[in-house]
Amino acid sequence: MKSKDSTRGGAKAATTRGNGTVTLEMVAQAAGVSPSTVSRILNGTAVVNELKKQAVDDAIARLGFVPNPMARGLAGGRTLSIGVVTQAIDSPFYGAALRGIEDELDPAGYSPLYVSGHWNAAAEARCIEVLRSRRVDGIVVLTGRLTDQALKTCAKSLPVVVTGRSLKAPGLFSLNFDNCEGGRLATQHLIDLGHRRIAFISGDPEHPDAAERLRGYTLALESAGISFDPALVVPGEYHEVSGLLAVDRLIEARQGFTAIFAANDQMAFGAALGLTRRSLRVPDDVSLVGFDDLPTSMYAIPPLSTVHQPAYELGRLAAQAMLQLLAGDKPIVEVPLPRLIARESSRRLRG
Amino acid sequence: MKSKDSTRGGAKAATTRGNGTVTLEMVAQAAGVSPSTVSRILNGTAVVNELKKQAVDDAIARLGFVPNPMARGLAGGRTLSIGVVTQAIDSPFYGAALRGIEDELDPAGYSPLYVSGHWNAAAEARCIEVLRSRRVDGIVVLTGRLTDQALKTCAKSLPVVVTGRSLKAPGLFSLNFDNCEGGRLATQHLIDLGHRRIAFISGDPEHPDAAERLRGYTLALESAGISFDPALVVPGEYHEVSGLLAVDRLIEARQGFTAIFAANDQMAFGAALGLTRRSLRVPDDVSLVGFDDLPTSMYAIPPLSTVHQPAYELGRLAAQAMLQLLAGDKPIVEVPLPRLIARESSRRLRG
DNA sequence: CTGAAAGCGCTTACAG
DNA sequence: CTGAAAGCGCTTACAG
Repeated sequence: MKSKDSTRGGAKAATTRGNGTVTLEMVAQAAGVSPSTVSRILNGTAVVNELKKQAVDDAIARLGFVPNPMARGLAGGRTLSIGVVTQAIDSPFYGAALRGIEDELDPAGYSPLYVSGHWNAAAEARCIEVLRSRRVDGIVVLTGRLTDQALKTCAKSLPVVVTGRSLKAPGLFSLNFDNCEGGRLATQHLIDLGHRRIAFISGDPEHPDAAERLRGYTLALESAGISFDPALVVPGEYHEVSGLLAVDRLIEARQGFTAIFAANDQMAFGAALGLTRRSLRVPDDVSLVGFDDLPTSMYAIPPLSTVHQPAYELGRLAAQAMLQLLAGDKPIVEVPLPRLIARESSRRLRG
Repeated sequence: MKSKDSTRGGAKAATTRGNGTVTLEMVAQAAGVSPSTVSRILNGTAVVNELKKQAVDDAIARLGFVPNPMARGLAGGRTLSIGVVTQAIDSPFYGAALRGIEDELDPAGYSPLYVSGHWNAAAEARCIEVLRSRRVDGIVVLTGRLTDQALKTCAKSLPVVVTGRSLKAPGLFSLNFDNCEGGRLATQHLIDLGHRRIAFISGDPEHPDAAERLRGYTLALESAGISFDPALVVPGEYHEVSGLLAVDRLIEARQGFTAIFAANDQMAFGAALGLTRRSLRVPDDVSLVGFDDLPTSMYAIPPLSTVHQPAYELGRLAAQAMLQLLAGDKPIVEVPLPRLIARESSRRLRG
């Protein structure tokens, strides 16, 4: 009796569901209560008699009942899943952030759904569509190139948390790392070491965080009374090869420089290789500072001086903010301040 | 008329769903057909009259209908999502594989659901549970420490694709990169360069792929008539710090060696730093070869010689195999052969 | 080829 | 505090 083995879907390949499936209804029956009661206990939606609760908990354990998230989603209007728009799931930087999100969401019963925007506004817009069609309960956007307006619009129908910019709107929470201060710190470090001709390999200035790092660079220069030389600023795209190319340009343009600040570690790695290729030693001939502090940066040769960006922590905080938004609270999270990690790629300018 | 604004779920925070939702039923009505027909067109489940199809397609476009995956899942017994058990979502190696999976699954309408096992059998078992409770249609396991038995059991109720081992079972497909051959290639490369005292920094030998790489190492040695010296094999754990420590051990044990083969690139990076710290130059004093060919390895200083492992491609293939399994077909995929990428960290032993 | 109907497994007003 | 009932938006045998 009670054969739950539906005949349909049988041909649907190895996707055997059937048999083993324990439903809430079965639990209710086993515990001698109504499905409603089981549901209420499951969700803590109402106070129920302690004895019944006991019986239900027993039945759940005994039968090994696991609620079906799809049924839950359909009936309850939520999926317990959070969309995460990331730029590249295989980026060394974002990887840590994703882990942070995962670690924070998991205990709350939510699952992340990752989609990659590939640093492309159109692709990101498509990501949002995919996530909406999957009916996620909220969306976390890690930096990216979506316009502020697009995010605000999205936030009208769904809670949104975005990192890498400062934005206020209903249903929207933004969480900004102080990239400007980070850029200032890195540059100041080099200035403190006696450098005055400091090249800057920038990220795409269209990107808020890249622009901010550049601003930090100019700020530090300014406060040290060093005049800004546009010839020392070379554009890059946050990849190793950008750093390599930038060094070539810098050297070929015969710009004298004794130090380089690269707007991220990956470009710093490329720059280090470029310098080596030109027989310039780091840090003996040129000091080098990066930004991000990737897990691998401490193992670079030489270990890279950089600005630590707490990617994992930022992921956790973003997820935390999302959970608060979902709970109807106004998120309060404190983003760690940037700090400089001086390692071996930077040294005092020799007189 | 037709107010779809359900009163329930209203207090559920910003999770506004309501209003905008276009349902299949609305499409059917707009097109003047039954919901069944719309469904059939959507799924290509049966041949329908061309005119009706036209009308339905129109209605879908006009209303901007997007099927609700949860309803679909509940009714159809599948979720169109594939669980992916990865070891660390932020690993440089697995990141590329995940992207491959994503790229392959996406056009087929499936979404990946990532969970991290952290190189821990118990955690991986939990991952499987999470995925089952989410009712994924299939599970892709990237390497990992689950026992063969556990995988086979899992495959009884769900199609499973696993990388990093060779295993045959109903509902299970395995996809193995030839780690042994890769290990042999790396070692042979060093032998060809004249090295005979070749140290090996291994991964955890409990792990099939690590064990295979070691086997490749011994094979190459053997065929070159070099006797295997256990003192030259140091255990590592696939992380940079393992490589660093291994070099320390090797040097302190006063094992003469002119080359090192590290079982993965991350350990090779650590080893390179360790050597540098001891004032040993790569490749002038010690040749170094890694395994994996991470995206960053070509930018290491010096650029790392290594065995290329097509992580992205492997991800795609695994996903492809899963799609075939889901379609009820026997997967046929061809795994690329390992190939050696000789860069600048290895050189001929000087007479 | 195509409808009407039942059902997937839950949740939630609605009445007690 | 707790049931009975309706409904979430689809899919799929079952009959035409």
